[in-house]
Amino acid sequence: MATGRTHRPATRSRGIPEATVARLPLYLRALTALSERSVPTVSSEELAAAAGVNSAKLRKDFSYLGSYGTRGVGYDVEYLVYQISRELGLTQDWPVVIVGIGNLGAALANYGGFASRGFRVAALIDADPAMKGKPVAGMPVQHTDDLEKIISDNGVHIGVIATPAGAAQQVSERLIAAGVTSILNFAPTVLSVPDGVDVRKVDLSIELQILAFHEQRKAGEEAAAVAGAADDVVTPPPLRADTAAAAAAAAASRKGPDGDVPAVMPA
Amino acid sequence: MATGRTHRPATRSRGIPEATVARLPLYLRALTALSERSVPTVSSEELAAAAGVNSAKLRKDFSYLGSYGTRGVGYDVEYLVYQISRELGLTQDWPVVIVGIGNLGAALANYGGFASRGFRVAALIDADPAMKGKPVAGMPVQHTDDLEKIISDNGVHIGVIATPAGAAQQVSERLIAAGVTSILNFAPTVLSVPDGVDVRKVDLSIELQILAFHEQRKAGEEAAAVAGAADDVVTPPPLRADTAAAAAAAAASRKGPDGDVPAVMPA
DNA sequence: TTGTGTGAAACGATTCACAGCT
DNA sequence: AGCTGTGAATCGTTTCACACAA
Repeated sequence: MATGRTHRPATRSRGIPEATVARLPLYLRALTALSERSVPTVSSEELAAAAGVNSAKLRKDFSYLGSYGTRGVGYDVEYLVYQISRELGLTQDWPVVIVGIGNLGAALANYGGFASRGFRVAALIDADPAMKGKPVAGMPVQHTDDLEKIISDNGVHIGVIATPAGAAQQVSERLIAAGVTSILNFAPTVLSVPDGVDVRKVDLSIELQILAFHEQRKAGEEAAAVAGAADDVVTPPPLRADTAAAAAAAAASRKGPDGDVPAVMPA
Repeated sequence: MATGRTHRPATRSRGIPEATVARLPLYLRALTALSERSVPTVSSEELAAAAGVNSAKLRKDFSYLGSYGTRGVGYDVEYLVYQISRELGLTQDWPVVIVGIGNLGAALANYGGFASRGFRVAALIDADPAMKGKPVAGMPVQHTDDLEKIISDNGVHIGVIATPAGAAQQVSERLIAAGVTSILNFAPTVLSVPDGVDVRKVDLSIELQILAFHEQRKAGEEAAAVAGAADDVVTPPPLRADTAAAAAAAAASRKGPDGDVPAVMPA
């Protein structure tokens, strides 16, 4: 080891909490907007409002990066942009490949936000031979056969999977074998990957389902006791014959969903 | 109030933790796959593996819904599918509108996972007059002028925003005014909405930036002490002239990012 | 006086570990 | 004997509130 800088404290990622890391891009975006308007400094209060968080959280987040503010004044916008960019690793350029050039893959390829800061689409890859050579977002689509070569020739470490669910696991394995260690997965599947590989998942239908849950709750607010009274004793599910007994038993002994109090008192 | 069922405990969403709600769709997907393979029952261990979580968490999650398992046996697949669907509000059909039919909007419209369970694309809306009437995913694109009418005619409560960032806030306001109370936002902006409106955000570049952070960390693992030693004393940021003094002062007094120990001991 | 930086308290989520039902 | 359901312990995150620097 050449310098006195420690190898890394063996703890969590340099001590920056994951929740904080997830918010840094948000701050960065707000700061970039301020920077473009040539605003020289911001207070935690202002910046927090722009990023949609509260100011205590923002100050705590920044405190993990170091003391970059000036008491009584606020934060220097340009300086903070730089520090956060550096912390996120955006001062270097990350080549990424997009695998699966369907509607979504094409949308991603065309998405300006990709190229803007720190990322560069190095290649578009698709399994369909008919796609080969077709230009998408000003770039010829390449065939999956060449995936390994493309990854290593371009030094790609980040891959985006936009294939159908069925292909995703296999694609991830090939990406990883070729040297990719971070994957952004748009396919609706759980990828299983070796340790040391990061996967982030973007799942449209999961997000919608979460919204539906809350939406239902809102609707139930006023309507439940009125229209839902009979509806509340639910129509029994269509049970498979060979498990009906077990399910019936389970149903008979199950508690209501309202917490500790059984809906049907057993004793 | 017609029944004895309490109005709702005034606490958190019926007592189901948000983190649990966010995982229910994951369980549902795994269960649906089992159901299609006609698997009658699963243990928490098996289902957890399929959903990519650990079994203790899964059991705790299910315990918030009620006692739906059978000790010594496991969970009845069909029954659980039904219970979770009901909990998520997927036994009813949610009409959704997609606003902004560019690359991404078109991809969303074509995405099969939408229609499959509980959601129905009621309309596609775009501001470009040239798009009007053009069929996307077998459906004519309608013009933004008719947004309010479309929302109310179809009883839409969930809206998907896939417009450019600049249009998103205004679109959200129109959606909300027309009756939408849940928004899935793909535009890279913070939406400000009134209380009672739920917003979920899907942001491609944020996800990539989080990956870049971890990727940088991995790269630094072996290379930092070697090549990064000189690189570690960073090239100073390009400071604006009128804030250079304050920033310099801040830089001089700032602590290093390694926690409590100042990188440059002041005394 | 203003607004950062941060210990300490409060909160929420996860994991442990085992009692209790089948 | 096996697996769920759940209190209790643990861990991570958020919020509070205020000392301290500019």
